[in-house]
This record gives sequence, structure tokens and C-alpha cells, in this order.
Amino acid sequence: MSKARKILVTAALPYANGPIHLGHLVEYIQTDIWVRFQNLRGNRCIYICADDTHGTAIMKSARQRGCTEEQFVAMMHDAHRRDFAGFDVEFDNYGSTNSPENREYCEEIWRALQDKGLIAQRQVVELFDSQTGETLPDRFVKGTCPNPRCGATDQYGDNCDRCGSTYSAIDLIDPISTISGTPPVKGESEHFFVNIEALHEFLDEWTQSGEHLQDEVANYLKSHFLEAPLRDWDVSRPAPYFGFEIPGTHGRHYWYVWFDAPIGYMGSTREWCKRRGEDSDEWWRGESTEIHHFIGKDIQYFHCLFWPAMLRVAGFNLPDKVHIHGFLTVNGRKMSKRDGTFVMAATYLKHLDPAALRYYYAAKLGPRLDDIDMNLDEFVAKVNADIVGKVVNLASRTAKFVESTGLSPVYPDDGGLFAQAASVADEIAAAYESCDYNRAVRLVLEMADRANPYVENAAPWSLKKDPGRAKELQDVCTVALNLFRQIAVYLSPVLPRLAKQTEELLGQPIRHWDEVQTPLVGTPVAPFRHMMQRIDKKDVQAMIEESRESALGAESPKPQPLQDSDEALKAEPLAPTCTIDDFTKVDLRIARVVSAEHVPDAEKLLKLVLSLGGEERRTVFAGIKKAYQPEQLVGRMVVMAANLAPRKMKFGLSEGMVLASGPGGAEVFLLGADSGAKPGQRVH
RNA sequence: GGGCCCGUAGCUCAGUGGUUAGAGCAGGGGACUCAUAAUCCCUUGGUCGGGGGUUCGACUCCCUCCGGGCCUACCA
Repeated sequence: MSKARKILVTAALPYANGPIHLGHLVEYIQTDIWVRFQNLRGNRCIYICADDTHGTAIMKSARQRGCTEEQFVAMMHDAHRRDFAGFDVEFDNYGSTNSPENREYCEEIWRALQDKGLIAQRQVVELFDSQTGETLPDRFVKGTCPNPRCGATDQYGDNCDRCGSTYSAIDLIDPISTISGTPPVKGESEHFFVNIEALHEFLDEWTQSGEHLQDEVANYLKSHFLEAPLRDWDVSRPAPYFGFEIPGTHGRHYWYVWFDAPIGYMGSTREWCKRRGEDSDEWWRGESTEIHHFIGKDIQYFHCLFWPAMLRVAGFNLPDKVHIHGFLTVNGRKMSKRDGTFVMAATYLKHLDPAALRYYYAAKLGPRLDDIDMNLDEFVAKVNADIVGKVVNLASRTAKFVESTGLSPVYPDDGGLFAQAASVADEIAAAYESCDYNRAVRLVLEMADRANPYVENAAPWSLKKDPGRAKELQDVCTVALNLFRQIAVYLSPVLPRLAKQTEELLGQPIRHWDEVQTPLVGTPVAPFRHMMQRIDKKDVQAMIEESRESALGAESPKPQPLQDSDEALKAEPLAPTCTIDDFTKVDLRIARVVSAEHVPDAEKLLKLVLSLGGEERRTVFAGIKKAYQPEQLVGRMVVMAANLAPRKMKFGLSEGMVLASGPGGAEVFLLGADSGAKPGQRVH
């Protein structure tokens, strides 16, 4: 046998601003199958992934939830892990881009780029949210299409979905920030760029070598990017931004989320290595390591241009292959919330067996970038017919005849069936290796199509009636169960649970691909237990219904142009003018809520402990109980009046006041601070 | 407008120069009753999108037209 390969595999890092859905799972299941296949072949293969946690969208989501970005991404991290585990997607490490390991790698790569003189600085005109000061990506601005012949309202800042014209968000008429609902302000700020053109020749060679990319990907890159000089890549965003600060910029600049996201593959590898006492350089600089990325076609250029360039400059291993897949459609159409076909992983798991989806995706996935369609009727029919009707049925119809005797001591004559199935091993392996899973599955199913007629002809149920033919009965079942086991081995990357159940039934572990070459003989057979339920169409329907409902419930109101009522001002008219000196007497400080708890017997009060940074702590009783749950508050930044004279209250001493607006009761709104503010900073 | 892919039985697809084009599902008929109304046998069904060309020979190669999908449209 050839030497074991050492393979590092990644799937794209899911963005931490939403739950995993069936579209995501195409990739994670595709990758999981590949990793399991490699390990079954005796290679050393690790599956590395992480949450992609930075950027404007995360800041917005966190704010909507009233928590810090860190809390928000921690919550998503748990949810993602749960979803993946539910589908038997097993990562060796599932990290986060917001980790110290990732920061180390970002800084290392950044230094390399700087040392090679590939970083430039330039002013960029862009839009900012007038309330939060955040940069607004085009997609976060909506307004009226600037095309004079169109004028459609409520369009995103990158293009118009009515007339199809493209433009910059700056050109939109009556633009509105989707973050605060206010008009954005135009501003100029300094950005850092990578001179990627310096790597043009290298990228030409690397992408066109035919070794690393699918042909259509190489063509796409060549015609769209490589035939002209590559533009500088904008890799920074001005503060405030949730991400890593660029060293030496004094908190003014952060790396753009797409700079640190792919580096997250390395950061996550290092997390894993630390846990295992390994050196991550073994994986990212070692000569004998292969690196394989699995991604969707939407993020090709990041992974096939910028990423190899960065790795190259910093002296890391380049990917051996970037495997790119298409998108998922359901019943021939884009997944749609309205149709109920935008199904979350967690929703699927409430109604259906994860193995069914794994099998169906495997049966659909090929080595190319075509979208794959999940036809729900076909899904039901295929899983029921193939797995339950043909494969599991083999065991289900024979196992109990040999429950008391076990398998025959010598493998009987089976007309060459076992040998034939064993001889296809290389062909199936090649199909898995090249991600041609539908071919692999087809080849395996042919075996089941030969095995069932064998059982039919041998008729063990008839043999059973004649005690004189007990040996024959045992032989027939020995053949059937060995044919079944071969199938279970071949499909074990796709259906790990079925492989486990087969191990339990036959009392022998499935550890290696080559187990298909040797029949089991003379071993006991455990009582048969159902291995997989048939899919009931009603369950699919219920899943669709639930997806439709939850989508309706979650429909977020569109930001309205501001038409504020004068109610609040009338209710509480402006106070008399004060001087700046009056104002500065009040020392307002940013503080972080370190704990929050209910006060027994108090109607309105929550007891908060606030940190002003370092060891400074203040206990404050705040009348916000009807508006906030304590757990919502922990970790949040608030503004406090810090030099207010302490006041003795019924429940203890209150050493300040947190600032909030609203008439009271449940209508209380705490003041927060934009990302980047630090506890202890004075508010001026 | 450009790039890529696809168009084979009702449906999903296999088949890349060589016997009368295949499979699964669905349809029809039958068998069995071990098995999760699973299984097995037989069977209906295709001018391989249209046209032209290369070839002794094309679903398979070339050209062209028609139809569909994805990407892209001087943004990444």
C-alpha cells in the first residue's frame, strides 16, 4: 500500500450572523464525506472549520439583540456546532476567527506583506452611518435607483433589481442606512490595500496549471481577472469595526472581514494543534502535507486569487486543491422563505433523519460546479427505495435466520458476488477522491441490485422450513450479510451511523476501506434492529410548513424613513439652558455590565455591577427590571453617571446611575456605545 | 453582450467513435411472503433538442440554430 497521506481539509467558514440551513449543509456534508473517506483509506486527514465572526453585519445583529458582538458570536457558535453535530458533520476543530491564534496568523501574514512592500494606503470615499459611525457596505444602504429611466425605490446600494443597472451606493437617491434608518453621511477615510498585481505571474501559473482547480474555475479566473492587471485589494475598514485592529494604527483601522476569514483556517488549525501538542507549521509549512479547501462558487476569487497570494507571500503551503460546488435549489427553484423551502438545519432535524439528507446529497453531488436540486418527492423516493428498500433490507431479511448460529465458518460459494463487489473498490475510491459521489453511490447501489435477487433465488425462508438444510440456510445468510457489509463499508463515509449499526450487528468494527476484500466468517450475529426508518411524506410536508411559518414570523420590518412624532418632546419639554461647566460637572463614563441580577422584592430594580476598567467596580440599582432580563445585560456597554453621590436604598448602596431614555416601565431604553468604546472612557 | 454547463424513455440520470442506446423511479402484468406495503421476474416506453459536416461507422468529434441553467457585465 502507498504511504499514508497527511491531509488538511477545510470547509468555508460559515458567517456567524445566522443559523445553518440546508444550503450550507451541501458543503459541510460533502466535505465530511471526503474526510471520512480519506481516513477510512488509512490516510491522516483532519477537518478544520470555524465561525467567521467579524464585520458590519455582526455588529448590526449584536446590536439588535442588545448584546456585545462577542456574546452574539458565542451564541451562534454554539448553535452552529449543534446543527453540524446533528448531521454527523464531525470537525476535528471548530474554532472562531475571533481567536488569539487567528490574530497571530493575521499579524504574521500582514508583516510579510509589509516586508515585501505590498501594502499601500489611500483615501477612499464611502458612506457611514450617521448614528453609529460605522462604514456602510453597499448592501447596507437602500434608496432609489439613480437610473433616470427606472427610479425604483427601496433598492440596495450595489444594483437595482428592477432595471438591473449597477452603481455605487453613493449614487443612490434618498439613501437610507439599514442600520439606523437615517440618511448615511459621505466621508473620506484612509484604507490599506494589498498590491495583488505583484503576484500576477504567480497566480497565472498557479490557477492555470490544471492541478489545483476545476477547469471551469480556471477559465473563469482567467477571463474575468487574470487577463487584465489585478486591482489592489482593499483589506481594511475604519473604526468602529468588529474585527482585529491593524497593528500600529492606534485603533483607527481594522482588517476587513475577508482578510482574516481564510486565515481562520490556520488559526483554527493552531487551536487544534495546541490541544494535541502538535506544531501547526507541520500542517501549513510541512512539505508532506496536502491542503484541500471546499467552498461554494460564490467565493471563488477570494480562495483562488487573494488567498494563494497571501500564503505565497508569507511562505506558507498553498492549497493542493480547491474543490468548488454549486448552490442548492429546492424543487427546481431558489430556496425561498415564502415557499417554506428555506429550511434551517434545526428544523430539518425536528422532522427527518440526517442520514437521509446525507445520502441524498451524496447521490446528487458531482465533481463540478452545477447547482444541485433537492426535489422533495425524489428525495423521499430515493432514500426509501435505495437505502431502506434495497440496502438495509438485505440485512433485515436475513440476519434473524443466523441470530442463533452466527456466520458460516467458511465463506461459501456465492457465484462470485463478493469478489465482484470487492473488485470495484478502486473505482469507487477514485469516484470519492474526485468528489464524484453520485458515481460512487451508483456503483454501490448496483451491488445491492445484484444481492437482492441472490437472496430471492436462494429463498432462505424456504430453507428454514427444512431442518436438513440448516447449513445451506446459514451459508445463504452469510453471503447476504457479507454483501451487505461491503455496501455498508463503501457507504460509511456517507452513512456513518449505518456503518456503526453494521458493526453492532456483526460484531466487527469497520476501520478500513480494505475490509471489503475479506468476508467475515464464523462470527456471531446480534439480534437485528431497524437501521433506518422510511421517510414519510407527511414529515417532509410538516418541515416545509414549519419553515414557512417561522419565516413569516421572522419577517423584519423594513427601516422606515424617519417620521418621528413630537410626543416625547411634548411630554417632557426641554430644560433651561445650562453652561458647559454645568455639563462637565457630571462625569459620564462608559462601563461594562459585569453582572446583573434580580433584586428580591423589588418591583422595578435590577442590581448591576459595572466595570470602569481595571479593578474599578460600581454597584448600581437601576429601575429597568420591566424592560430588561439580567442575562441580556451582562457584557453590554452602558453609559453611567459615575460621580453621582452614592445613595442608600432599601436594598443597598447605589453608586451611580445608568443612562436610559423612555417614559418608564417596560419602555426603558439603555444608552449604549459604539463598538470600540472601552470601559472607563469619559463621555464628552 | 461575454464565459461555462446542460438538452438521452413520463421523471432523475448513466453512456465521449464500434454489436439491435442503458439503469433507477413511475406505469402495466405476474411471483413471493424472509423483510420497514420492503423484494424478485416479465413488460410498455426513446427518430439520444433541430439541421449540416467529418468518418467505413456518431448519442459520442466539428459547425450552426433552438431551448434551459449558472456566472458575469468593465464591482470585488
